[in-house]
Amino acid sequence: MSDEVKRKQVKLRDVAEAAGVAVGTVSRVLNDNPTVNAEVRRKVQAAIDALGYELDIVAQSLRGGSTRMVACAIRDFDIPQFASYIKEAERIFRENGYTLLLSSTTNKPDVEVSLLRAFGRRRVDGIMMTVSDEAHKGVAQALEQAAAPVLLIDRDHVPALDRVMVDHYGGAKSALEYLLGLGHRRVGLLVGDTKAFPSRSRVQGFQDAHSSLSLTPDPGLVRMRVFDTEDAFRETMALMSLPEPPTALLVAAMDTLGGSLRALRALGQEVGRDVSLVAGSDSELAELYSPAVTAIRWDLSEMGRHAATMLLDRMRGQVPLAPRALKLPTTLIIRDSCRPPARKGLH
Amino acid sequence: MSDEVKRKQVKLRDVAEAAGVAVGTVSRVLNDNPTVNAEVRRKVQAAIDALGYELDIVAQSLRGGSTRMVACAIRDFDIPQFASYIKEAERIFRENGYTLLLSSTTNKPDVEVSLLRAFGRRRVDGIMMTVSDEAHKGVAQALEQAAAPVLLIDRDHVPALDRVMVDHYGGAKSALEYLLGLGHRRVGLLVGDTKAFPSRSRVQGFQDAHSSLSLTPDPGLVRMRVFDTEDAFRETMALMSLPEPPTALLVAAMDTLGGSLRALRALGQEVGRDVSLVAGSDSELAELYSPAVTAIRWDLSEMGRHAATMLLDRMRGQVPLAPRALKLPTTLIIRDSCRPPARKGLH
DNA sequence: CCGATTAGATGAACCGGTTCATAGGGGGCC
DNA sequence: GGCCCCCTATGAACCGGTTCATCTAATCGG
Repeated sequence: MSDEVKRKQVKLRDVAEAAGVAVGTVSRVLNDNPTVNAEVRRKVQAAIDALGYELDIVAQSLRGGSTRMVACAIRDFDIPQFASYIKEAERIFRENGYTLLLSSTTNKPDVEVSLLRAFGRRRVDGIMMTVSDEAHKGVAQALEQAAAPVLLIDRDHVPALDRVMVDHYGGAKSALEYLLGLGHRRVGLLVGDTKAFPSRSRVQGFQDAHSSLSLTPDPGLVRMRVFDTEDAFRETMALMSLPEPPTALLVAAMDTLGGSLRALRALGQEVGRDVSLVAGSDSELAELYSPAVTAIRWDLSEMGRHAATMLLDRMRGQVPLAPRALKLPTTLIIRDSCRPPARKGLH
Repeated sequence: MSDEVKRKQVKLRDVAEAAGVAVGTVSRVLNDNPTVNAEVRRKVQAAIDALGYELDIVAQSLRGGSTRMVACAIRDFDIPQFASYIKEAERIFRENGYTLLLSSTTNKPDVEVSLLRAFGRRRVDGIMMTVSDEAHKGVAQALEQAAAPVLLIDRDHVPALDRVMVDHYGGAKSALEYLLGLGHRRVGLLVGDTKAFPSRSRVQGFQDAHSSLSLTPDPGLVRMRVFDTEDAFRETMALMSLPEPPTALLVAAMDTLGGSLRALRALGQEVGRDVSLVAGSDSELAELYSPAVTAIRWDLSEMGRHAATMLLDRMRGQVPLAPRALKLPTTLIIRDSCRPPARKGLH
């Protein structure tokens, strides 16, 4: 406090000089190398403390190889689902000495490819990401040739990579079984892009639930490429304005429930009474809306935790051989937004 | 495609060798240094493309100084407000060639100090962050002595630093003026930690709105250290169970509206009719709840945009002298959750 | 008392770029 | 023809650590 603050960065050399030893010795002290005498260690430690030395991770990384950074790239991180996922993953990485590096893919394959290159240039130790189009050859190739281990988030198209997924198939199927069981025969489905695992699984679950009852869903009731609340608003309006509108909706696109609710409100359709509704992911909005909206739920923290742990294992080379795929279960939280459909012809 | 893929990283030296020039020349080509002949440039570029050379940013950073990384540390990034803010800031940084590095402070001063040290060790070019306790000497000192420019997010305690804030004072004051204007005289306030700018401002706005009408608020109606929905639930229960409960609530803690709504529901209190309610930050839940909840709103994207731009300016040394402080305005979005209080003694 | 062994410290090479002092070649000018 | 200058390329130092071959000194066995 009393003396002038040294402004220039203190380097390993300065510490070595102050302690009267070689730079290599200081480095060994820092790395807890056992081949250093206790007395010297004490002296070096004293010099480190006295000078307020801070290790330069950039320099360390250049020689050592590891940057202790993990990259994460997702479509959009103001989607609450992703935020909870990342929160938990970051916690685990931080506790293990890794720093998280965050980028948005903006849902464009060329951005995804260039991000992977950028991660390589930064020498990150691991990568967690989603991709917008699983059929895109360039992206798949970039993933397989990435300079660091890659863990796919809710994607399933590269068998060589570790991946953490959600059982969207089971979620959609059970939601549909519930609605069909209530007597609904025209159920609308809002999903994102079927080029990616979640929406593809949901459509499949939707289909299979119909098939197992020997029903064939009207293809016109499946609306794709719903990415935000505006899309959901528009598609809900379109669905409900059909000559023969659906009697129930599964709003399965990420974080788009609000758009559908606004549309139904604008049309004067009351949830539960006029149209049944299931949300494809749970939220406070679903829980506290009147009526409370039945929703498909899964554990986001657990997903983030597993993803981080799996990637850490892989980065440390602790994983023996085959890539691991984890699929988290979903639960249908039944609330008050679904009833049997009004009987045909009645009003 | 046809030939074997080279697995080892291609280095500058390899490119130089392939092009028959010196490494320095290749570096000059990469950095668009004008002192390089067009023909040589073409030849080098061809070698770069042929070998699939990728620059190593770690090595570049070691010599060059700049890592082109910006660190961001906030309390918790599954708070939707922060997510929107970061989304926009990340976009701008990415477009300017910077990578975002994300950490959670978990609201602990010692973590904040150690994060600042870690950012220094990583040689980040800039830092955006919040702190949990503005009175904490160690944190303030660490902020001022940080190795990179710091921009404070919604904090106002270090005059030497750039900062982007929200006018929580004005927001709380106008909300209170509205409620007091409706006739409410016992208004409950839920805020976070008054050690930090947002909650302190809100309490001040709450007080001043009372003072300007020569009213003195009951201190027992101000509940602090509300951080999550559980806290909000508990404190709302407590407030509404007072012998003389408030007739209106301002739930001003971040992202805690759901907790209060749950508590009111549990108590059988109907929003609007039994108790008036204002949310301290807007959300889909506030908008779509029944009744729709009056809320204080501000532009999160604009906040992120300004923060990123200001920090970029500072990092580039384009800012002349004094630190800049920006305070974003708030708007009170009046919906259906507030009515005049029921008259005393009536039921 | 001597050679072998070992604990512990050293100095230099190395990681992969950037940059700067220096040098070579060619053209213009007197 | 000689001098100067400009254009361009070179090679080495440098960034700040890590690591390894090497060296010194101390210990131990016989």
